Amino acid sequence: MSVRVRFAPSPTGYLHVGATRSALFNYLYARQKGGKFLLRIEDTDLARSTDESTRSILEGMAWIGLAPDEEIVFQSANADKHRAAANRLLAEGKAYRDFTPKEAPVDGSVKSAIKERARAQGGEKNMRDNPYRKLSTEESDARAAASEPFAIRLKVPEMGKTAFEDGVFGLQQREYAETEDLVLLRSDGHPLYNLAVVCDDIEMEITDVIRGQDHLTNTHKQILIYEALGVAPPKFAHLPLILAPGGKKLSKRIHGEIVSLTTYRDAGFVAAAFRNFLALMGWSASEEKEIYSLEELVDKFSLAGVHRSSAIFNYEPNNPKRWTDDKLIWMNAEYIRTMPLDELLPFVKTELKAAKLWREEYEESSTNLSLLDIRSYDWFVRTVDLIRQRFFTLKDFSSQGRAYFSEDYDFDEAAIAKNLSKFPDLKTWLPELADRFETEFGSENSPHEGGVDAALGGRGGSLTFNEENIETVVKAFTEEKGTKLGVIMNGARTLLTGVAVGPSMLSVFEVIGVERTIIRLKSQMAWNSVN
RNA sequence: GUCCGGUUCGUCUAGGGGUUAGGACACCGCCCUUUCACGGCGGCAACACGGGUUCAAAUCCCGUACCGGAUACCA
Repeated sequence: MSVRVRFAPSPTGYLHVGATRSALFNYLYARQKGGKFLLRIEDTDLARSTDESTRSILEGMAWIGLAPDEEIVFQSANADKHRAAANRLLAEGKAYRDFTPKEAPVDGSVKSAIKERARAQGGEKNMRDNPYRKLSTEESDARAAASEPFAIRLKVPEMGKTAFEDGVFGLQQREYAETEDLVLLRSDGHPLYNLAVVCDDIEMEITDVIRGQDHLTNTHKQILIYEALGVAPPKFAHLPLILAPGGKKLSKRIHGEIVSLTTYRDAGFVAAAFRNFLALMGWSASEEKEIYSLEELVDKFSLAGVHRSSAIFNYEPNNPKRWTDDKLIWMNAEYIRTMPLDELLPFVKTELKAAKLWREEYEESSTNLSLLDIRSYDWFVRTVDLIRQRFFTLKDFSSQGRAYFSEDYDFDEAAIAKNLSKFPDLKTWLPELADRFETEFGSENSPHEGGVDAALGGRGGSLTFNEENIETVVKAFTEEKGTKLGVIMNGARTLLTGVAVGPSMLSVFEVIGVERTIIRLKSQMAWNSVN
């Protein structure tokens, strides 16, 4: 039988990074085995499920590149089948009606209330002491006929145990005595999670269930349902949890936005990088390698390589530099600077568009092919390739890299302090350097019309504005002033780009172009904030 | 409480009877350099604890501690 796995999130919020990893591992497993990866939305909790969550999950899946191979299944659509299954088990005597009145909802945390109750009962609780378990069929039928409300519970056998070989955790066994007679159908007729999951997994012909470790005990309950239904259970594998720095399960409620996949998309992460990082959370190919393409992951993935211990997703909520896991940030930067340029370009385009920095001239179909023309596709490609070397996220293209694409950019305080304030002479030197550029390079290299040409007054020399010539001119200028090259270069860097970090200044000059260079060197704007 | 699981540098991890316990991120230093968060070289830093088995234990066994998960008419 060919492998069929599923990812089954409940749409009660955005897509969780831990859930995303489960999806990824399912996907990798399916791909490797030549099987199918399915998606089922577990929307049976009407009170909490929202269409918006479903959309967000689908969006996240699409972004991270995990498309299901078949139609999406909505669990709520199968409620009738779930009810039928429960009634069948009831008819077969494998389940019973529980007429115990439904408990009033607890106020405060449900979780802690459950825990408290369990603790109070201790290990003393007899899971088989429900009086309705032994109610005669006649009386049960009669009370049901009299419209007395009841839940349907599974009649868990008295003696024995459930056992299964977990793909990650090995042999798992649990005495029946540890498992309660779980409710299959609520008294309002609503089917409950474990029943719904089993019915749907059977219907979808799931062969392997790969999910979080928090489902380990559910698995024992589900196996009991499979047995009652007379269906062979699938294989199971449970994944270690992803924890927050405190050591607690990474949760939406406690940890907030940091656990949402969309946070990373919106923060300028490359999907491939995020996927790569996630794959290494709780799994290892046992080799000294960090960067894996999707193909490599599919090739090397194995449940044997999945850990039993949980991993901590490391971050510092109040530290802007470490707002998320260090390694994730590094990996994203690594992808940005090493991925094939043609794969990166569309992402940069999207980012620049969002920041209103995109120009139609950057389109590949643009006819102007001059590298020196700041309004050409070739210039755009070259610039992206140049500046990506020091960027960490796609956002950097529109923030740190803003000066390459716009005349409207800010000057970083630290850059001004470090590169301008300390050298007051630059206030006159840099405009002088601009004049020198004007004399040496003129407007020969400005192939397009525009306001900036006016700044050149139609005069100027004929040297090409390239790295070699720029270096010659700047060096000569530096010697005349009796200063260091670094002083001039860093001063110019600050005026030209607004920041202290960037590629080689010679490249920067060239990419910014002679016209913009001259204007920016003469501008007094940055100097206004120097005391 | 009970059941299940875990514990190797700060974090992600390799190793699974004999290793100078390896790599990555982060951090620090040096080099390169006009800047730098690129790159190169180097450094700091770990087998939870106690018993046992063994010539030899991070590795196998037992116990302890600590951590996590589960324990619903939620999913």
